[in-house]
Amino acid sequence: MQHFMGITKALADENRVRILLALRSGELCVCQIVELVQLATSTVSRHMSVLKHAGLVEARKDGRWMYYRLPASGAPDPVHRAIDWVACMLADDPAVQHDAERLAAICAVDPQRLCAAQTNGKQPCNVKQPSPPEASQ
Amino acid sequence: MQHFMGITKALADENRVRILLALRSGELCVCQIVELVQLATSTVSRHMSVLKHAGLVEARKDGRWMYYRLPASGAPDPVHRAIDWVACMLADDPAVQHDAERLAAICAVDPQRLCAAQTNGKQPCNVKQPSPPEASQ
DNA sequence: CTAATATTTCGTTAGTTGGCGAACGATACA
DNA sequence: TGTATCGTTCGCCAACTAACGAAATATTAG
Repeated sequence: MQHFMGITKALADENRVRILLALRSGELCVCQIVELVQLATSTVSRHMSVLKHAGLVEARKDGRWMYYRLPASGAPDPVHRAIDWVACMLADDPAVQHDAERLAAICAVDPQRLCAAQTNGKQPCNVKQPSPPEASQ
Repeated sequence: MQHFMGITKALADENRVRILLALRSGELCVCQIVELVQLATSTVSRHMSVLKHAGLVEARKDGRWMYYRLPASGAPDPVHRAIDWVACMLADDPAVQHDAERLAAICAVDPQRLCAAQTNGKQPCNVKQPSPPEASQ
């Protein structure tokens, strides 16, 4: 039950759900996730910690970069069922689709330039900012 | 997305999950739910309000009694998928099984006596109190 | 109509959560 | 060895949440 509640609590935040779904297309480093959800790096780091604790994501460190991904197929079944459930529930959600489009643009940019843009000034790189508040029903 | 977050937030509380699963065996009135989760009536009422808002339960009023039940098969599919997911995830959970046993005892008592016992003194009726903190790992 | 009863709503309180920036830790590069 | 860079941890604050008891609401019983 404790494990299950960890999963539901992790899923009870919209930004964490968006991040989880974004990871379906492959692993992402923190600066890419920051770019997607437009939150402070420290906030994203905390969100990733919650997701990791719930077993909903795995982490891999490569040099200075930390990459997060959905758990491999060897992970416990409840976790996979949870992720499948979320993906299924939000399959047609406009906000999620919008994120997917933005994510494609983000992944097209060199992560190093992304991070630099985030720490230095604002957005000197060519990733479009989030559109007007998408009506997500 | 808003609807989905309503569901996940509703599921992010252990007592609400317990109540939801208890309703699988049929509709319950508030005093029976109070007996199961051992919370104040007002607290249970608020929990039911959250579950109802998320569409996870339906309500039926009969005289002074309010009965809650899982949504009928005509309800939106996401809701049914959510309930099925929870039930599946916690199928073997010892705490849930323990609740099921206690629920059987509760349903064997006239609800009127339950309510009376709750408002008047403590427990002059023959429903056993919850056992020692069950390890639910 | 009045009293009793089942539930909801309100007001308060303690604890949790999400957000940020600053400080810190770890790693690569000069 | 020192410095820049990517990420995490810490400290703080505002907002939210679960819990309770008291008061309000609705309905039945006398």
